[in-house]
Amino acid sequence: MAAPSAPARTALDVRQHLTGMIRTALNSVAPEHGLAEILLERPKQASHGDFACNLAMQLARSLKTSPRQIAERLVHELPASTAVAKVEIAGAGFINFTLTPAARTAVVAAVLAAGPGFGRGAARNGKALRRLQVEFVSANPTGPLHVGHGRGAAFGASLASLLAFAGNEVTREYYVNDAGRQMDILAVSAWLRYLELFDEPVPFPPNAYQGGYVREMAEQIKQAHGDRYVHPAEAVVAGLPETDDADARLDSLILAGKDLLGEDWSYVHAHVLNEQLTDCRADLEEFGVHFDVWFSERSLYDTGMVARAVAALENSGHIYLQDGAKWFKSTAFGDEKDRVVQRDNGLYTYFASDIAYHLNKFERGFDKVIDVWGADHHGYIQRVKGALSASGANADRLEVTLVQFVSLFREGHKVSMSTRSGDYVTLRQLRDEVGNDACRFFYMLRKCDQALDFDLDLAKSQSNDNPVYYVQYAHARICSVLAQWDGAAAALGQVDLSPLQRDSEFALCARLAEFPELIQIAARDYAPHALAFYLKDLAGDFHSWYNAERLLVDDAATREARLALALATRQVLQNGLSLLGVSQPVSM
RNA sequence: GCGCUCGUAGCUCAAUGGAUAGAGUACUGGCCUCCGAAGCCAGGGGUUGUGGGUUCGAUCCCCGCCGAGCGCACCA
Repeated sequence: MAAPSAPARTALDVRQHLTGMIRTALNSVAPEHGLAEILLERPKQASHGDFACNLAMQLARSLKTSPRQIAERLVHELPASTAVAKVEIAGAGFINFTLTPAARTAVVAAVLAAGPGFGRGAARNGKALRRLQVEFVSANPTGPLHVGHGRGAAFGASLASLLAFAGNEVTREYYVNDAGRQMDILAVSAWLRYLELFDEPVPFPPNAYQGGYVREMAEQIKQAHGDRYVHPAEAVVAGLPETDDADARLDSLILAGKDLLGEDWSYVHAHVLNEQLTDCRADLEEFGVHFDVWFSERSLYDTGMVARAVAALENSGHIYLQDGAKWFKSTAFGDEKDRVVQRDNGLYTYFASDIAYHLNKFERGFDKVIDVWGADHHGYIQRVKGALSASGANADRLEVTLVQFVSLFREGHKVSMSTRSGDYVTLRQLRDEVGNDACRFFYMLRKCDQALDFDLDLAKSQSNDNPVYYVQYAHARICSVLAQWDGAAAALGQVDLSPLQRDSEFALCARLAEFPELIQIAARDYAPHALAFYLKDLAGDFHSWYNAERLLVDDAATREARLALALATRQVLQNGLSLLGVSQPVSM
């Protein structure tokens, strides 16, 4: 029971307080259900109070009593509370709690006291923080990032920030596919463009990388090393087999390049890899997306981890030989067919290095490993989890979040995109067109498992209508008002909040109080989009209040209480926007 | 064919199993001699693809059907 002079309660405290009261009543009304889960939800309608409990309806069946009757008995047994102004039974048997004005507005002081830490989850009752890893983007460094990667980047970065803010220790990781055939294809693509610069034209394969950036890299190599890597076109095509199989022809070209260039092949390979990786990293940093670890696939080979991972599977009897290749029996773990881990030519498949990679992640001791993948990889989940289980690991520690595709629309038509053909809109182009803030926020405006139609013309021509400006505008407005006030903002944390009496003020306070709960729910569900929607709602509540009431009124007590509410609103806007990587302009 | 993700207002999208399914946009009509009109207020708009089932209660959970996207490589 709170004393009249009790310190301000935070939102979570109120929830605990009410839960305790209901638990007391429950033990008195139905002690045999004393451990029943007590759920408190925030009603959508203001007339339903600040919190609603559905316990009476949950118990109706086993108690063989009507929900309303149970509710009446529960309410009768509720302990008194200075935080509760009214308890009502409504609808099918909801128990609705309305808080006192003081309890409703207390959140303002709580926000101002916690500042940037308001909403942050922390270890409670000695429960340790979870160590999490979020791996995202991980695009092949074979060309500029496109708008699909952008969605994965925005989602992964926001998710990681959210999980960290919710009280976890988070490592952000990018897996660099620097060891596969795709990199060889990029290297040979650049080399063929390079040869063209020296009038040694080899017909450019349709399945090589077509983008203009490949020509740029060829030009760079020419500037740096002149004709060092030039070989006659006839020599290049000399050994090529007569075949209609485009992939076979491309592989032969790669072999020809390796033969003719010898040691120099690795220079070309390293150059294009470094070039693309540097560009990718810069692109992401400009987008506000930071990684703690850039993990090299090749390092898994260099350290022998891939071989060890496959050998371990072999020793435990999960591998068999067929047609000269080593197959992992993934069907034993729910996959639809078995998968090759080592080809008949001795080369490991991407799957093999991915097994090693995930074992490595687990060895690093994360409580949970979260992979953010494009939706086209969903068929891949079973086999990776299967391989982890077969290796004796707990596959449940791996969580895969799929991000659906982004379809671009320009002038009403879907833009066909192909990485190989180089015909696609890059993330950089998108950022230049609509801005980083709008980009980050727009990507968060739908659930990740929902396909996203991105209308470029709309994003460009109506960028002012983007919801991000709506939220940022609320922030700028508050800054403007505070700048016109001649008092000290630091003192607002202690002001008397009782002048806050309008419905619009209580609504705004309730929204602020919801923030810590939203952080926990969004983190639990891996749903950073919920944060974007919350911020829109918060900005809306503020704009409504701002238009209804004047802040800089003559009465000092009212003025300071309202400014305190505005300041608290600004704080939560800052906390939320920064998690999404969106700036908080003072003016706009 | 099999599997995965989905199907909600004209359009773009929300909704920890809860009360009359909500926002934005578009449309209609109001609000600046007053702290930022990139704002606010009001209005029309829905058989939540469809048919069953579970539940006191289903947009949500289960099954069938229809439709969309993606996947079903010794590519990554």
